[in-house]
Amino acid sequence: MITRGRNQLDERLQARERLRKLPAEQRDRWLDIAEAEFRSCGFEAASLNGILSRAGLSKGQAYYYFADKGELYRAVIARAFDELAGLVTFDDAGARTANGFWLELGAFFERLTVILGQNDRLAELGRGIYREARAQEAIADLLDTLRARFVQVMERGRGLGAVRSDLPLDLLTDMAFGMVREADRWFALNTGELDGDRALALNRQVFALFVQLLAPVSDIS
Amino acid sequence: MITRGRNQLDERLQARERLRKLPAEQRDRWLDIAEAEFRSCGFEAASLNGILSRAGLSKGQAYYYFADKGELYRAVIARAFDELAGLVTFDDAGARTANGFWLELGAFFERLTVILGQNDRLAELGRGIYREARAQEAIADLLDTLRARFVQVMERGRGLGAVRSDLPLDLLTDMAFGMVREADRWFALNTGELDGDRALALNRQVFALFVQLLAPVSDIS
DNA sequence: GACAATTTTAGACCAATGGTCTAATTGCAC
DNA sequence: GTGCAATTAGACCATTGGTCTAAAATTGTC
Repeated sequence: MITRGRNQLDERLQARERLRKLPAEQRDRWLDIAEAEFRSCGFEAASLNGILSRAGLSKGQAYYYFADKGELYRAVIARAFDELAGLVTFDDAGARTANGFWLELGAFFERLTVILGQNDRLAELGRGIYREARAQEAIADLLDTLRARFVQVMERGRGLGAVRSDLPLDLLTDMAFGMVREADRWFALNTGELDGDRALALNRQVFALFVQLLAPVSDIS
Repeated sequence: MITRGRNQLDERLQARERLRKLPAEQRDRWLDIAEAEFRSCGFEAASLNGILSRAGLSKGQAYYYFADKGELYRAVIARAFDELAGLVTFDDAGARTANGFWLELGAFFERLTVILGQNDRLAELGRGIYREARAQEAIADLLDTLRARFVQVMERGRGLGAVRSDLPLDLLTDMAFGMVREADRWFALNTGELDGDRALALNRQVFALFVQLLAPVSDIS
């Protein structure tokens, strides 16, 4: 029972393939409805039966295209990730110095913050992910990819002397992410009482703390 | 539907009171069984029916002493908190300087780490809390108390100039907690591949980062 | 166009879930 | 003993995610 078993895995992939071959319009109609439910209830509390009846999907149909509830969620999130990737990208070709590295990363975070600030839908969907461990399991492969990408960037940062080397890189990135995540949560919670300027200033301060955490100790720019 | 309604709240408190008046032995037998289930499955996945049948509780009995599943979880966690409080306490009377403040806090964290390192049961129970948003909701009042206590300590730290003042205190504490939580997660995950000395050293480094995050910028002791 | 093979769909059905409700039982006061 | 309240048992409920079978639609072949 430890391994997932070839059959189950194959069926997952088969279902994904079937979904992929569907007309985009139909697929999007389904995913829109599912997304609305997931967004307002979270992963676990979302009613699969409710989604299906609202989308006019029979049980047979649903399980033909989605191996289980988690796969439906994964499809929703994967689509959202794609959408986000189209709105903001990280271009890491440039930097040749530690300072340049952090400027580059800072610019990216600022772009990301602006985009997500304008797009409540994507932002809330994203927050939903880290509110439930089961949601994270359902999209584990997507998160792994993201994480690997970030670790890769950090490694480049190390090469430039921008990132400290006295701690395991994954421990460091986990801590950094934990910090930023809580900051995001705080912003989402207190967004009403903050005017734009103050919010932007705080955001920059948070990024400064992020840098302070990751940069070598001597490096207090 | 926004407010909880007086009746429901009263019934919760009534149920709690009934539980409190029960002989400790019986209460503990129930909570032991519930705790085992929560610990191995988490909050949502834990089977209430399973717990009840294993504990020999009828539905009527159960809902007479616990208003709902969340209240049972709360009772388990509240007991665990009490137990932990008996094992390690934070004595914040002393410090009169910023340095003293951090030494005090550092000593506390080290004691806490040791205790939880020796007590898998409590440690895992604690980790279960932040893995599920619904678990956090169920024990919201306990977490609020804890958080308030920590903010209070941070305020004292500010008075001593140990804690930076250029950011909202709750934002700062949230970030610090997020950081430490991820570190804990990392340790729990990689505990096998670490010998004691290395683990202790890393732990101290993590605390140093914690201090670095919270202390004023000029203060790089 | 007929027939076979395959893909797709409908929806009855399943065990398990957390929670409600009523009727019975128990304990206690007088 | 009688009456009243506290306590318990467990049948019952809607809903949950998921399975399964049989029919329907589609496709390829001659």
